[in-house]
Amino acid sequence: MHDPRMVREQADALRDGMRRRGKLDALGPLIDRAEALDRDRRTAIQAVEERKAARNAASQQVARLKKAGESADDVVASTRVLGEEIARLEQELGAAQNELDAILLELPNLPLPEVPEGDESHNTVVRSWGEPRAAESVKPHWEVGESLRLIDLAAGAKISGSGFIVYRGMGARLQRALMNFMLDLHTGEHGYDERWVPLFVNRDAMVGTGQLPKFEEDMYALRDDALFAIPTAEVPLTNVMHDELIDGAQLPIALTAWSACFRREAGAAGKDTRGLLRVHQFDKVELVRFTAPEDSAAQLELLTGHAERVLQLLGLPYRVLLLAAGDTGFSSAKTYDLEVFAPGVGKWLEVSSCSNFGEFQARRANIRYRPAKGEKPRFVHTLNGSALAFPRVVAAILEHYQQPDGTVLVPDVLRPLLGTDVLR
RNA sequence: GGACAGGUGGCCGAGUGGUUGAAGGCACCGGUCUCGAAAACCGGCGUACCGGCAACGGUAUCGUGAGUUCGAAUCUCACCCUGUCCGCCA
Repeated sequence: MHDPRMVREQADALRDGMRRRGKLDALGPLIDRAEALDRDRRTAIQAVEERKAARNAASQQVARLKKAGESADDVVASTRVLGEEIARLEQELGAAQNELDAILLELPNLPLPEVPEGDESHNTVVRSWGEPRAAESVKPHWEVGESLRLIDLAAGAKISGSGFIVYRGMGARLQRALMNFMLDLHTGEHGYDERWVPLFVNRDAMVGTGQLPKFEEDMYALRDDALFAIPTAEVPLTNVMHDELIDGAQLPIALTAWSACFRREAGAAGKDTRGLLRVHQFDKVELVRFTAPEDSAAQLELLTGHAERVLQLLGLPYRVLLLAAGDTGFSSAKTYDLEVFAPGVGKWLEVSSCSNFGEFQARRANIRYRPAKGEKPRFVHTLNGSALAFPRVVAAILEHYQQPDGTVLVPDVLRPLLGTDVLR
């Protein structure tokens, strides 16, 4: 969410941000409406508060009169009228305020200046690591995965539906291995504090990180409780600080957690859906950082490096993309995607998305810090990144490390955890 | 799920209808004292919004939301959360 004052003082900056995202046509009218609502709202506030001040004064007069043993009937009668006016004006004010709040929750974050304008065709590769393997004669991961009995797509479809995976044998153990490898790396070498979080969260948490209200149809919701299945551990991990006032000396705060992630992928049917490429439930290790505003730019580079380190240790070739404004997520001000090369499907697969949210989430979730004793609280900046999402990493391993005989070499760092050098 | 007891400022904690934004304490900031520090003493110290160049004024805020009332931290209702006991259960 933006500072509500932006509507009044920097509406053009808002419009420019929407334009750079390619959303001005859709969102420009909302900004116009917000400007009008802000004016209405302030007029109503003044009218209401004027009457409330009068009522408060009258009430005190009643108190004095009664204490003195005199009649207060005249004052009481006149104040009753004020009360009715206040009720009416407050209703008007509430309506304007609610509509304005709803608009503010629907406006995406402003991209940082260095973010390229335009849609995803303007994403830029900022660096790459490793040599992509030639695609010829490498089988796609779903073929190897099935033939080595690592994944069972049919079983997943039978018990839940397409897009739900059953891992079996070493495939199942690989999930545990990835979880331990990534969490140990981030807690042991990168200084993250580990959490184990709820997989279902309330509406407040989902609004806090920006999934709601705009993307409700993408979320799984429970029928009988006001809870949503998390699409990423970003939600619980960021919201552990919801409504907190952090001592500035504690920043930056770095948290990590494994979680299952649930995505309805409504409207994505048929697009990259084979095998492990796009599924409704998957596992992921997430990194979240809370920082002072002046540090967030550097912290994004640091966090992205932590995610890259996972791929480097796994020996998987990847590239880093700076997303263009139009491809940058709703809450994010700047995002790097990490894409790993999967020679079997011949594609770069997104395995991580590392973002700086500025104060956008902190404002929604009310996460503040006190820079120093005696100073006023400010909103923190939040950042997060996957490090990493499992299914596409598995896909890349099954393809990149595939041998001519159909077996798959295990990356060195996973061998102790899997208890084998080769998947056969 | 049931029965009780609670949710007050950064923290602890008083306060059951009328100058209560809210006693007191801790923490914090400034000062006196001191060579310096501690202690002691004096003073200050929430947040948000509206108006104002500012000084400042106003409004709101005692879990959340409704309600009663001229007036609510205080009364009523609903909901959320916490604690204790009981029940159930992996």
